[in-house]
Amino acid sequence: MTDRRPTRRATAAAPIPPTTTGPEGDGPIDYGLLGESVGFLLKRAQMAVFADFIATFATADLRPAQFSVLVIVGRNPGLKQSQVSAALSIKRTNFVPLLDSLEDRGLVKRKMAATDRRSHALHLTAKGTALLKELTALWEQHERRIADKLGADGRSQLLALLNGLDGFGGGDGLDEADLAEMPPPAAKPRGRRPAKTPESV
Amino acid sequence: MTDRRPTRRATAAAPIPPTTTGPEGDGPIDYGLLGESVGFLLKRAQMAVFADFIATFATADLRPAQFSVLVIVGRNPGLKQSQVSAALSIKRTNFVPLLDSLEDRGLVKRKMAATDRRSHALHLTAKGTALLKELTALWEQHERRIADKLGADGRSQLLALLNGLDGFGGGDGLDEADLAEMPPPAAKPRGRRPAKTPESV
DNA sequence: TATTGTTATACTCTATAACTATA
DNA sequence: TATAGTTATAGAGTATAACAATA
Repeated sequence: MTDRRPTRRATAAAPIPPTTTGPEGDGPIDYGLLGESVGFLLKRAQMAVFADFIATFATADLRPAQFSVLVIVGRNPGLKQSQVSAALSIKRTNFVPLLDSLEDRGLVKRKMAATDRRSHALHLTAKGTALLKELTALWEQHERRIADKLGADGRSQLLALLNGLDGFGGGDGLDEADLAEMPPPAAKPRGRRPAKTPESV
Repeated sequence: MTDRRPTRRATAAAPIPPTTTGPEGDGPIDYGLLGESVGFLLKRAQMAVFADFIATFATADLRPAQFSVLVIVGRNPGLKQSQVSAALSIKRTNFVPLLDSLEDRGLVKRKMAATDRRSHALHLTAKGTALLKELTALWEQHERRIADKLGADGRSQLLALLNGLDGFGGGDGLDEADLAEMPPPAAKPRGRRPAKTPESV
């Protein structure tokens, strides 16, 4: 390949920077359009941030997905498994062992729902509530490191932009038809569904 | 195996007051601090964007990682496998079958490096070059949809912020010590390394 | 018949160890 | 000894199908 450079830019702006091109023999690597690929950079950023998260939460031996469950259940006690899994875009089938790990550690409890004997209402245990409070401190350290890297304003902008991408790419990997009650974290209208849509965390 | 709890209902309609912040609007489920967790939102956004990417590239039957390899090799012909895999934060061991898939399709060629008979110099074939040009059009469609969602300015801001996170969380999952020549797509200083650091795409 | 939780299973992605052939 | 590519394998993460109990 040589020089590909789209002349017309979609929906205005976004001038393609010099792409840091190197003399094509040695020197730095030219990332070409990857340098302005949202997906590519999102993946890298997500990996980097998760690495810091995992390192931060290593003392608690907790993965991001487990933390997410604790947060949702902590703030919405009594939700059914299917509601929590849908909220996190985790298939209910994959949610079972995830929840098991938390219940085995005595952090979450499955309780019989009085109205529907098929479902399990989820609650934090006292231990889970206590741990979640400590975890929140770890979470703040983690987010602070991000703010140190991006600046407080940069982090806020990033959060807003990421929320703006909610619903992009088609739904949230819900199982069958639980779309009903699952609004985005910050509220945004929904879009189309060009793809199959996988899970999230 | 559980006791009773007659209270809670499904359709949790009780939004607990927010803690740290509150772009809090309203809605059945309260996401609490997940709504301002960079990692959580990055993961969701990455999943959504990849879903659109995969749908867009379905006609070409190409995964994001495969596309990335084509772009890097296309703009940096002659690089060794280890250089390309390092540039993409893919372990050289996992890079082998990935490259195989591209070579089997006649898009990339492993060539003997004259100076070092251990290494393979990578080049696009004529077919690979032609395909990459078509793929670039697909890529533009994909990115345009993102710009439609975020606004052209929003997308540009996002790209800048994501580049600003480069190097966060500790390096880029390089194998041993190939750190040498692998600058970030848009240039930024490097940081510490609090964690192990996984692959990217 | 539809839904909730579950099991079993498979496929992708990522990670580690060890081998070979060169250097 | 060290490096480049490779193989084998293990572990997460994510996907679908099917079942029992309940609605």
